Amino acid sequence: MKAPNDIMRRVRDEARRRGVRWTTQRQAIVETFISADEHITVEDLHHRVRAIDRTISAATVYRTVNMLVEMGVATKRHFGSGSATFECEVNKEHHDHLVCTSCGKIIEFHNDAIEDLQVTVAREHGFVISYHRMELYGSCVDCQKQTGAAEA
Amino acid sequence: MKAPNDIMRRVRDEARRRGVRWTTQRQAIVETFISADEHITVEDLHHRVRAIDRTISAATVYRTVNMLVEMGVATKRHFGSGSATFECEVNKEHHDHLVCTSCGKIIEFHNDAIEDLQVTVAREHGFVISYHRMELYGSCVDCQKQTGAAEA
DNA sequence: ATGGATGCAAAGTATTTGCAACCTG
DNA sequence: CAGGTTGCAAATACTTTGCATCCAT
Repeated sequence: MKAPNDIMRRVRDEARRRGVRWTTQRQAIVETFISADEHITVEDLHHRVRAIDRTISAATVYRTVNMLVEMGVATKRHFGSGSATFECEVNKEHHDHLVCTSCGKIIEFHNDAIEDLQVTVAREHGFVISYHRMELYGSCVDCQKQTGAAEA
Repeated sequence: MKAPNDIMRRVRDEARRRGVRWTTQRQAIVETFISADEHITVEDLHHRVRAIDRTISAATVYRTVNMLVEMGVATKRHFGSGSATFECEVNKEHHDHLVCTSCGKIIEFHNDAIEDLQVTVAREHGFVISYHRMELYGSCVDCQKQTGAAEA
């Protein structure tokens, strides 16, 4: 797990390398995004960023997270319906997701046995894997209780 | 692999059980949806359904696929950005995807060992899985050859 | 200086919903 | 017949984009 400052530097350098200007807005947005080590929507990120600079627009937040995805720093995901969520890929180990289809709760997990099998299966088909995406959808403990009691 | 008629019957019966009326629109939409054994968007499905009944609206297609998801007959997915895609879960065996990031080739596969582990991992977190999504991205045999020779 | 970046608002997509007419059970 | 269902259009929700202004380099 790298320190936030290292990540900021990496992002800024990469931006510079691409001839992208480092504005105060981008500083604030990227900073906030990195600190929020969880899945975050543009709306949420925008909300938090406004604590730093009240004038930053949602459009700029959208433009910035898209830039981060473009740069490989962030990943965009659609969990179920609603807004897309963005996650910083630099300050975290690889992980997959468990998503509760009732309350939307997201749990991250990692399982080496599965990862190994993925590589094996891929190899059987002649593939060399560079990355993967795995999401398990279902009902979390809390929602199981509620459903069990409330079902008609 | 069940025959389309069996699937239709199952869906119709389930609908009836839920007190849902079986209209000619639903017949046409579900029929078309089942025949299209692939991921399909509402727009695409609507387009195909209009071949049967020109007057069916997109709103009804949306309402119907949502009903199918609700009934557990279909699955809704977001591949990247754009429209959601729906897939019939009844007329196919479950499978996951291997996607070549160079040529876009998609190979379907199934691996029981992985599926078992997924259930196990989920259980460890108190989840009961209803479905999952797993996509392995990488390079297929053909593209591996080409990359080795053509890379700049 | 210069052209990329921003804020705003308007435009675009994707999907849902209110409503009166309509049809299934 | 009753009330669920439909088409239509308007409404939402989410995201992108045109443009004049602004600012990092």
